[in-house]
Amino acid sequence: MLDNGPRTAGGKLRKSERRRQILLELKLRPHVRISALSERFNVSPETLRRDLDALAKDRLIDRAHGGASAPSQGHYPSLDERKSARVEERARIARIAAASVQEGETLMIDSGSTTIELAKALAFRGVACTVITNSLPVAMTLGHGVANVMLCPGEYQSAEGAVIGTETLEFLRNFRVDRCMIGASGVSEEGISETVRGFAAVKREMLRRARVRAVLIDSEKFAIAGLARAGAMQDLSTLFTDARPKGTLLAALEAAQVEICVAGPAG
Amino acid sequence: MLDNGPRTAGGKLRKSERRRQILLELKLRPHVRISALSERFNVSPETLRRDLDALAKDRLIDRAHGGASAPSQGHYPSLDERKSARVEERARIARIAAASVQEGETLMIDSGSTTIELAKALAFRGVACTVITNSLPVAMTLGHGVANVMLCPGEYQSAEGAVIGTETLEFLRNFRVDRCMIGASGVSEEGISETVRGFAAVKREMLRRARVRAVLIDSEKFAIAGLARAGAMQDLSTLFTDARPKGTLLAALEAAQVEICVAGPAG
DNA sequence: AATATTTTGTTGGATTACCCTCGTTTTGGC
DNA sequence: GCCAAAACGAGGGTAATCCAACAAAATATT
Repeated sequence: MLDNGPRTAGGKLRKSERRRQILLELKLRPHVRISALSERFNVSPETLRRDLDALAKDRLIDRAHGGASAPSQGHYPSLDERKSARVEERARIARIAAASVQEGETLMIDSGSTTIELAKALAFRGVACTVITNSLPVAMTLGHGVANVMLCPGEYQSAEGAVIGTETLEFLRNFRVDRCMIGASGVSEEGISETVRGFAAVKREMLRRARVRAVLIDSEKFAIAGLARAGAMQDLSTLFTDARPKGTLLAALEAAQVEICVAGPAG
Repeated sequence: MLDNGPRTAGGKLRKSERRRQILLELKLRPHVRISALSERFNVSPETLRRDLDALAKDRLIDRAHGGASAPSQGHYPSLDERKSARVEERARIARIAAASVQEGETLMIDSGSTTIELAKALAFRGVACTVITNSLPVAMTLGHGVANVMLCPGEYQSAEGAVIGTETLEFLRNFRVDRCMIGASGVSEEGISETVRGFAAVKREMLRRARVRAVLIDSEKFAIAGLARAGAMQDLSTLFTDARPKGTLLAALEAAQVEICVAGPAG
């Protein structure tokens, strides 16, 4: 056996040392299993079970059946929440939007469930880009990967997990980016809209600071005009969605020469 | 047939789509369980087992008992070793520090595991105060409660879940607060220190902008001088810890007239 | 439309992990 | 050395997972 730490009279490692090594191991590998650890430390599976349970109680590891893995940094929506509403559609929209991003580009991404999906898709693709965002989940998702993330200042809104306010707007004015990717709570022939004024202001500013101005929106939100306008049709260059718009909305989009990208069911 | 999408006639996802989603999920979480996936996709565990085995064969995932985890290659930075134990101690320190905060005060709180505990304690007490922080977990913890939270801008550091950089420092200079609460990776007779320079700079700036300047530090870190100095003894007004300092450290603290608050074991 | 192929579900038995309790060993203090 | 507390291991019953072979269903092909 290797000499890798202090041991008891019986030649075994003591509890604290064992647990320290478990944490160390999880830095290198994403997962350890009880059976393997038990063999390595030469202690009974029951002891390891107690170790893992203790560490899991302190949130230092994520317990799994037969082992444990490193804790997820930053909490993502649980599996149950996903069933709720149109997650599949949003993920598809996010995927085609992410596909349009080039290596090395600078982007602004705002807050919302659709843009979080976009962040996941970008992280999945591993695109090395620089992102300015006011959304904490977006920052945390992209921050684990190769992207460079700059977070905006502002008043924290717990409902959205994002910051807004004058500090946010002022901060955004210091930058100019290749493209912005924003969500919205509605799109009609008058443009895109948002229910909360503070968020609308952030979207407006992001649209001003970007060369390519893209909106990601669920087809369920077609022909909906919310309280605050976040941008006119003329302010947009691309619309990512999951179904082809019709009627007056389509006419308005074409009149403003907005590129329409529809996510096919296949992704 | 028109619809060659990811869903079958029965409304279930296809194999490729399911496997794609499993990979995506593992980008965000370190581990997935067969039982959970089976429920989510509404397919039998055997099907998921086949999926995971196939993905493991291609080295895209690491198989484990009852589930799978992300392959060790692209695994992201470490969890903090300081977290190894002493959760209780940090919680106690955080509790007495939180007790010193008055209703209506303005504070600056920096990043680190101890200050996250402080945020939890403040949220638990329900103190209505205004907080400026560069830590995302601190913002999210306090944001759910009655506190008013202002987040700093800056480059996101996924290892700490916080932002740093020139934008952060510049932003802090616009404010002046009643008190700051900061952590540190060491305290010696020369003052408090930090291992990462970027975080030390944030702490220094917070100390400059506050009337009452408090440090929360575990007694395990006494007499440790890290790489970068975050503040001299003279910059501090209060030290919250879990054991009474001794020797030259105590002498230096008394010479600088730093108030020493020790958290009793009872909490 | 009929057939071939792929994908998925099912069944049953072996394996592994879980959880609880209890006795033993080790540790740390006096 | 002695005692109390903590840590550890052993046993047994239960639950979850695994594996392999086969049956059913969905999909693709001709």
